[in-house]
Amino acid sequence: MVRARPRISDVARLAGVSTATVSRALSNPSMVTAETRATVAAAVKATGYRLNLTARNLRHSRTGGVLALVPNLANPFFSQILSGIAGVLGPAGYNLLVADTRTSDPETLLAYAEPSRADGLIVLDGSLAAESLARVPLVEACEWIPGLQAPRVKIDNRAAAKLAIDHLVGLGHRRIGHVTGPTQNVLSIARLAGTHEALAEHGLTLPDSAIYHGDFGLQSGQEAARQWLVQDPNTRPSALFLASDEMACGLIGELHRQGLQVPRDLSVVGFDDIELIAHIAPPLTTIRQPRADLGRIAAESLLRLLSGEAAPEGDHILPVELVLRDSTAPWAD
Amino acid sequence: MVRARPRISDVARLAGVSTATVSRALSNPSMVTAETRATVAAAVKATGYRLNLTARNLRHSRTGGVLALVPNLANPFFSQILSGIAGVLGPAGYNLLVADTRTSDPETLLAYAEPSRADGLIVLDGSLAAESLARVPLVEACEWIPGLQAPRVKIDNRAAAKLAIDHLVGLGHRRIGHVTGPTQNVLSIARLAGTHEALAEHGLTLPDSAIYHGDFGLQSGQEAARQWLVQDPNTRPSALFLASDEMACGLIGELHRQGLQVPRDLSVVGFDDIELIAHIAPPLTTIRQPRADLGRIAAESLLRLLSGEAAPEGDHILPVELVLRDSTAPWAD
DNA sequence: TCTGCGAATGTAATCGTTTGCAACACTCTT
DNA sequence: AAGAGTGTTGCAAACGATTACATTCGCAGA
Repeated sequence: MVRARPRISDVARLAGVSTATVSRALSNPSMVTAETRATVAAAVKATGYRLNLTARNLRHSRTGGVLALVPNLANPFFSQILSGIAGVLGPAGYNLLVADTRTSDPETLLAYAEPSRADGLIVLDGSLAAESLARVPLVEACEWIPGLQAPRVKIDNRAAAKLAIDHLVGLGHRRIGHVTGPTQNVLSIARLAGTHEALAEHGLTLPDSAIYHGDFGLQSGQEAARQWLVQDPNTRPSALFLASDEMACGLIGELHRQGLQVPRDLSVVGFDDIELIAHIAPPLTTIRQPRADLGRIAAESLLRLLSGEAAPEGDHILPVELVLRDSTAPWAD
Repeated sequence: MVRARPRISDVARLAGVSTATVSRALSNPSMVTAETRATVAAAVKATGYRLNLTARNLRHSRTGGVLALVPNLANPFFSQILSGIAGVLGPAGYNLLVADTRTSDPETLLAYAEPSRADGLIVLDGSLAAESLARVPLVEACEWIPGLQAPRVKIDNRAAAKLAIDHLVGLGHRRIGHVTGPTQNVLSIARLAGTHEALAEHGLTLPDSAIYHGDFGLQSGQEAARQWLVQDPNTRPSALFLASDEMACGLIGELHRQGLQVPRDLSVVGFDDIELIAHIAPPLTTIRQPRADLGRIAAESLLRLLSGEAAPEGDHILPVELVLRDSTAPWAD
C-alpha cells in the first residue's frame, strides 16, 4: 500500500493551516509565528514531506543547476577543476551538471545553452562558437572564447611560459624547443607566443625545427620525442618546454625506451603539475596551475553573476608557479 | 525592449491552434496532420520558442537528470567512468549531475537521494549508508554497498587479484606482498581476499608483515615503500601487488629516490591501468579495468531501470586483463 | 466606542507544459 | 439514413510549489 509522495497540501491539512503558511514556514520562517512553525514542522515530519524542487524551480523560473562544459571528461586534468566547482556549487544549493563538448553532437551542444536546462554555464572549452552562448550567464575558465564577452578565470599563460624559459636559460640552455597543444587552442597559442617572447628577451629564437606540434595528449608527446630523436644532436634543442605534463610523460617515456636519459640528454619542463608527475622518474619540473582554485573561483564568479551582481571588470588571473624537480639540468655546449 | 521568453501559448496563437496541438506537434508529431505540423514549425521558428524543460518535468513528475555520486571528484580514476556515463546519458536526453560524496556534508548528501533532484543515481561510493538510498532507482558501479539491493556493474576483484598473483608466482616469486586500499573499502577487502586465495592455491601465504595498508593514494604508496625498505631484505617480499596504480607510482618513485630499481629489486603489479602509467619508467604491469565501459554499462542499466524494466538478476561483471609491461621480472631466491 | 495599523494567515492566480476527455468531421457499413 | 469507427483538434485539469492581494484579528490611541 504505497501512497504517493506527500505534497505541501498534505502537510497543510495535517497541520490545519493553508499551503501558503506551510510554504512560508519552510522557506521564510520569520513570516510565521513560532507556534505555527512548530506545528508545521511536526506535520512535515509526520508526513515525511520533501519539497519538490521542480515545482519550486518552475515557479521561480530557474533550474537550480549550473552546467560545466568540458572539452574532454576523460581527461584527468579537468577532474580537479570540477572538484573545485562542485565544492562551491553544492553548498550554494546548485546542482552541478557536466557535459562533454567533444563527444556531444553539435545539435545537443546547442541545446546546452538553453536557459531551461541550467541557470548558468561554466565554459572550459575555448573552441565553442561565441554566438551560440550569447544569451546565458556564463563564465569562462582556463580556456576562453575569443570574442565572447564574459568573466574569465585563467592564468597568465605567457608569464608561465616565461617562467619555464627563464629557468632553462638560467641553466645554460641556448637551444630551447617547445611542444605545443592543439594548433587552434587558445592556450597553445598563448603558450607558444609566451615562449617566443621569453626567448627573444634573452636574445634567443625559436626556429620552426624546434617547434613540435602536439595535442596535449600522451601520444603526441611520444611523437614529439620521435621527431626530436631523428634531428641532428648538435643542433636540436637541449631543452624542451611542453604545453602539458601528459605530453612530457609521453616524451620522457619514449626517450627512455630509446635509451636516453632525462635530464642528462634533454631537459624537460612540463605544464599543469598533475599529481602523478611528481612521482615518476625523473620527477618532472613543471608549471603549476591552481586547478582547484580555477574551478572554485569560476563557480564563485558565476554565482555572483546569477545573483544579479554586475560582471567584474577585467579577467581574473591566478598565479602560476614553477615547480622545480629533477627533469632539468645545467647545460654547457 | 526585451520581451519575455515565448511560451507555448504564443506559438499556439501565432499558428492559430491550441496549446495542446502545439505540444503534440512537438513531442508527438504523428498525432497531428502534416499540415498542422508545418504551421506549428513555422510559428516556432517565428517566435524563437524553446521548450521549458522544468515545466515539462513537473508535468511528468521527473527531473530529467541522473546523479553520479563520486567518492572523490579530484581523483582521475573517475574521470573515465564519468566520461562513459556522460556518453550514454547525453544522447538519451538526461542531464548528468555529479556530486562529491567526500566533500559534501552528510545532510546535503541525504538530500541527494531526493527524487526531486534526480530520477536515478549511479553510486560509485561503497561507503554510503544503504538505508538513505533505499527509495530511489539506482545502480552501483565499481564499488558497491553491502546490503543494498540494486543492479551492480563491477569487475571480479578476486579474479583480478588472482591474475596478478599467478603472474608473479609464474615469475618465480615466493614472497609476495600486498598493498591494500582503505581498510573499510569493499574493493580493498575483495582484492585482499583474492590475494590470500590466490596465494593459497600456490601453497603460499600472506604474512601480516607483507600486508601494507594504503588508501589508493600516491602518498600511501610512498609510505608502503618506506615500510618495505626497513624490512629485512632476506625475508621481505620480492614482489608486491598493489590495489591501485597511484600507489604503485608513489611506491616506485620512493624506491627510485632511495636508489633501488624496479623490477630488479622488487617486482610491482598495479591496478586500474590508468593512462599515464604506461609511460613512466618502468612502464607498469597492471590489471586493466574497463573504466569507460563500467560507466557506460552502469548508465545503460540505470536507463533501463528508469524505463520500467525489471532489474537484472545477478551482478554485471566486466572482464579484467593483466597488462604486461616492465615492472615485473623473474626472481630466483 | 470607533478607527487605524500591523502581524499572521488564507485565497487563488501563477509558473509552462502535458494529456484525459469530449467534440467534431469525416468515411464506411448496413 | 443512422450508426460505428477513425483521425484531428480543443478544453481544461492537472503537475506542486510560491506569492500578490485580501482578510482577519488583536490592540493601541483618540
